[in-house]
Amino acid sequence: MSYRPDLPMIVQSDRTILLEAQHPQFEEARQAIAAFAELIKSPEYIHTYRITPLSLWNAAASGMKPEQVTGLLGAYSKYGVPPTIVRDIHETIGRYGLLRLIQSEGQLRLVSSDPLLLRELTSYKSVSALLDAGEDSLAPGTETAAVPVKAYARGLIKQELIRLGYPVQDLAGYHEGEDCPVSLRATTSSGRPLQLRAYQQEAIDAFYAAGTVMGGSGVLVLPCGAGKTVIGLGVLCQLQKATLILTTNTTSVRQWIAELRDKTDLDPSCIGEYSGERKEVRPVTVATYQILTYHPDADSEFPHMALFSERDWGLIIYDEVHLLPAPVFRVTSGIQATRRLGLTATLVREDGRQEDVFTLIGPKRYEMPWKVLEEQGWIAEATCKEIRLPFEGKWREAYALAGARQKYRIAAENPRKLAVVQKLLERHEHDQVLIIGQYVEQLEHMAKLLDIPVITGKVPERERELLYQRFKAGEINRLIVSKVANFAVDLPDANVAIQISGTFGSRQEEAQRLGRILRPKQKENAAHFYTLVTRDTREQDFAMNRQLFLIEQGYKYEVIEIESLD
DNA sequence: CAGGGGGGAA
DNA sequence: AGGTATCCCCCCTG
Repeated sequence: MSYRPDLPMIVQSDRTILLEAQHPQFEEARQAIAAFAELIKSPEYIHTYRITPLSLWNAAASGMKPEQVTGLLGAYSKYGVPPTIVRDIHETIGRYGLLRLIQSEGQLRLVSSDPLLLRELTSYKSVSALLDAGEDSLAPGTETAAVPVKAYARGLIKQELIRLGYPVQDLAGYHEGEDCPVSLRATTSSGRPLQLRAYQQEAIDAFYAAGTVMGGSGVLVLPCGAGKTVIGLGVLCQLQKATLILTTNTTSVRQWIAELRDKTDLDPSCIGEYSGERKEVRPVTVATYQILTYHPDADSEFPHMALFSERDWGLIIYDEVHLLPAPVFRVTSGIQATRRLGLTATLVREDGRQEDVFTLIGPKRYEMPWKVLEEQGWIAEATCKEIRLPFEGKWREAYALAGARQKYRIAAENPRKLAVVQKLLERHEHDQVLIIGQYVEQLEHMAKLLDIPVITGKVPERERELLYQRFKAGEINRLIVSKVANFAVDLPDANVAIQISGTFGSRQEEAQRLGRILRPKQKENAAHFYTLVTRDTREQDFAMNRQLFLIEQGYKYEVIEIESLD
């Protein structure tokens, strides 16, 4: 391979990719590798990506071939693609589909075109424990080997095999579940015509096609504001089966129910709420994750998990699937014959359980990049700025002397942030501004000094709603919010967000906070996101990690260094 | 039945 | 690794 110094990328044999961020071809190269590589570092000149097995399998699940992956790498790489990487990519993608779960003659079977591999993997005790007795000779005359799998172990065996490095393609099919005739209305109850956007229909089709050919489960990844609920409703209307919808909190439960009433022709008596307050189990039931994970004491059962078997569900929708809690994973593992749809804006989890999402919900079936949605005008154009500021002397000292545990908090609560916020508020005098932070003390302090209303978990629901309304109406145009902003679905739209502190390195929180200002704007379709960071502290390190997902999506953070604040 | 407290979870 | 705030459950009170 010849040396092409004009190209923007270097592909290395340790599965990392170095991409020049200032290169004219940066943007197209970034888009090309986004489907199968994960961003791990993004300083100003060279971004580092890593090709992971899971990202390759997700790409494979959406139909990508190894030649396409290596082709894209080769097209932008100065030194070509190292032969070991080419082999590695072929081998890893080749693993997807090598093992399949199928159902034949009433028996669940693990099959492979590689008998030796099958023998090797089933010799692990953890795997053989999940097999039914007896060697299997499934299809005489073919090269395919098969072993019978215990019916209950459909999820467990997939989890175990992916741990051993082999994803399983699940083609064992689904039971249909109870019928539930439903379709989308032509117009919403307010009389507006209901027309799915092109990408929403594509996402539904991607899932439905998966349902007929590959097995109807998987994850749809769409940015905040892309209309994930509508897509969920679309899938429901496509399948027309009793459906359990799981989501993060009761506000969101109510939101789903409102949407079901507004946009489908379901009779209200067919829609149930299963929450702390009500325990309705109807053909379409909406519940929170938290009620499912409720158990009276540490080592007792989960009484509400029975919801999974209380009706013959034909579809389970996991809203915000990246937040799915561990006990729900366990139950989900046991219901692999039920169709499952995961919805999320950021497939990343900081706890590394994305393999479980891949295995137990299903592979990624569709992804809509944020920037594409922006180009189509469905979300506002956002500019991101990271403002780095120093400590003042006393705090600098406190930081230096503090133990590792307190360092982050001291940096996050740097009182100099106040003056910066003030400046930004002056600049955005006529804008709707949200100030978002994580430490209640810091927020309340700032609220007092700037005379801005503050919403934390302590503020009663009614008061919150009142403030939201006044903000929406434009009566007030500044609001300080704590982590309530992470959950509130009814938080009003703003066009400026100032982040003064956040949860360590959470990429998904950063994305969600940006999402708060992305609803398309009436006048100028622009939004501004600022994040305030104390320079040369742990906060700066965490800020870098927080930004990775959005940078991966093509957002750029302009760094503004503030030396002193006079 | 509204509202507050305790407890667990991610 | 590191940790705070939040949410939601259920139970209790009046």
